[in-house]
Amino acid sequence: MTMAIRVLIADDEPNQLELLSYNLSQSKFEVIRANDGQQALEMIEDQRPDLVILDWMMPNMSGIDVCRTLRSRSETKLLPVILLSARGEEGDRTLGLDVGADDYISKPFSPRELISRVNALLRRSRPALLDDVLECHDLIFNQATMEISRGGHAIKLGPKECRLLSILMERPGRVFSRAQLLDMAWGYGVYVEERTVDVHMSRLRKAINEPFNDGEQVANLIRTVRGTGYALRAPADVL
Amino acid sequence: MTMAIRVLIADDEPNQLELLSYNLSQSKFEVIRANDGQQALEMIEDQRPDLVILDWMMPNMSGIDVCRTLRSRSETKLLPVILLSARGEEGDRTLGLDVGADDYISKPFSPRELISRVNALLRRSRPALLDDVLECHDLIFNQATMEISRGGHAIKLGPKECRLLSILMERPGRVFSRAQLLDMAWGYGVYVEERTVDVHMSRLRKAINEPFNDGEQVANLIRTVRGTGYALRAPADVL
DNA sequence: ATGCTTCTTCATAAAAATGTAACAATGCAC
DNA sequence: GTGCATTGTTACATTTTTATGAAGAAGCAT
Repeated sequence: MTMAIRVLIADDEPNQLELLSYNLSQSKFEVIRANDGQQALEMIEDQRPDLVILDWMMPNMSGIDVCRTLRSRSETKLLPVILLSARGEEGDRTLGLDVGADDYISKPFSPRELISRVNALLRRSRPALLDDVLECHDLIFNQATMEISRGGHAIKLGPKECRLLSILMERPGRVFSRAQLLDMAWGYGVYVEERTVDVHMSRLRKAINEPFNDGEQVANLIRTVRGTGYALRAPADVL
Repeated sequence: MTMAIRVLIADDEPNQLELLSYNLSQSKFEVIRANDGQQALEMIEDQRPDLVILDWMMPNMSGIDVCRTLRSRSETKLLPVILLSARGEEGDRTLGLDVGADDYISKPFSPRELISRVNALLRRSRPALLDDVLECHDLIFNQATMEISRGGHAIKLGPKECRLLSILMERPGRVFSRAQLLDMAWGYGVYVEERTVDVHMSRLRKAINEPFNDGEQVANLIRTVRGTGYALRAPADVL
């Protein structure tokens, strides 16, 4: 089961801070913000983010100093850190990495670049967070390899069915409306018929029952909630 | 306990305003409207909506200005804001977000997109608002999974009964007239007989007593208020 | 109790939601 | 390009839900 990944961003420039948080929070991350180095340290201690992004230059305590401090404490020695800097000289980069940062991004950078670096870093340092294996009943969905299996039998899915399944598996039991599924699997702005979701659900159902086609009856893992949408049948415990 | 989520929409174009309100009110939101930026600010102060949607260009005070003002006041610093704009340039988008808006939607957009964005934003900023479990006596209604149970026994309801129950459960004790229930569960505009509500109430009663059909007498949770309407029997404490 | 009104329940026809097959459009690998 | 896989849409069968009139029950004032 995936938990939100918490990222701290420290930057003294409000607009920059806003922009970064916006982008990250658009992409599965839970963002907490600090306006200077001092505050960043306190928040890290309190809220234990999974990754921190520090602006190089900040009042009170620079990103460099924060990073050095983090590295000196055993609880944060391994905390992934990304440094941001306006300058792009090679010397800076080296200094940044020397001081213990895991990555260094010089401005200007695109939101996409930031996000992929964050992901790359997490994959390196906390593979469990991202190399997520979703499990539910006898269904196993390895998001790292995109391999899906049920009761040991491999299952082959098209991209859309894959996406739908992962959405359902991330919150087993929860009912998603067709509109929500369209947004999440197809994206906002895209216009496709809501009924299309039904068709894909039908395909998905067929696919995950495929291994058991030798007559025997298998539980239908996907629940239709009339008037509402679809859900994965939850294994008794979770929400 | 879920309360109606109040959304303010500010737009100087009456048609647009009408369209937006219609769509949002169809989807569980309570909508209040303003025709320009000035009015929007006043209404926000008075009525404390949970989220505001501002058109970019409005007479008196633009959405941008309203947003800036909101951000500068401590009471509204965190109020979720969505900006609407006819233009779609990247620059505008950035300006919108810079000025503190939480999201930015450029016209034209589909009702579905709007609603999903509103939901996404609320989920991000006020997760408690979307909290999903209604409880009253031994009745539990999990809106996330659409599972309903009474004293541990699962209860199966059709969509309309579901909706009615959730309306009653959102304000236990409160009496709703048939007309109100029709509006809330069926939607404005729809014309059906008021007597129809009775039939559904009857079915609802039967369903939530179903688990106890082994003769024993159970409290009738749904109270008929002669000449007025129906209410859920409140559990002593709340009004 | 009587008569009047307001609810409840039932049966059933009509409407709506869903599942799936079939087909056309699209994209991708070769 | 050809062939194969994936997608979105439509149509239609099937299932579930809904609305409504009518009949019976219950409430209430006299």
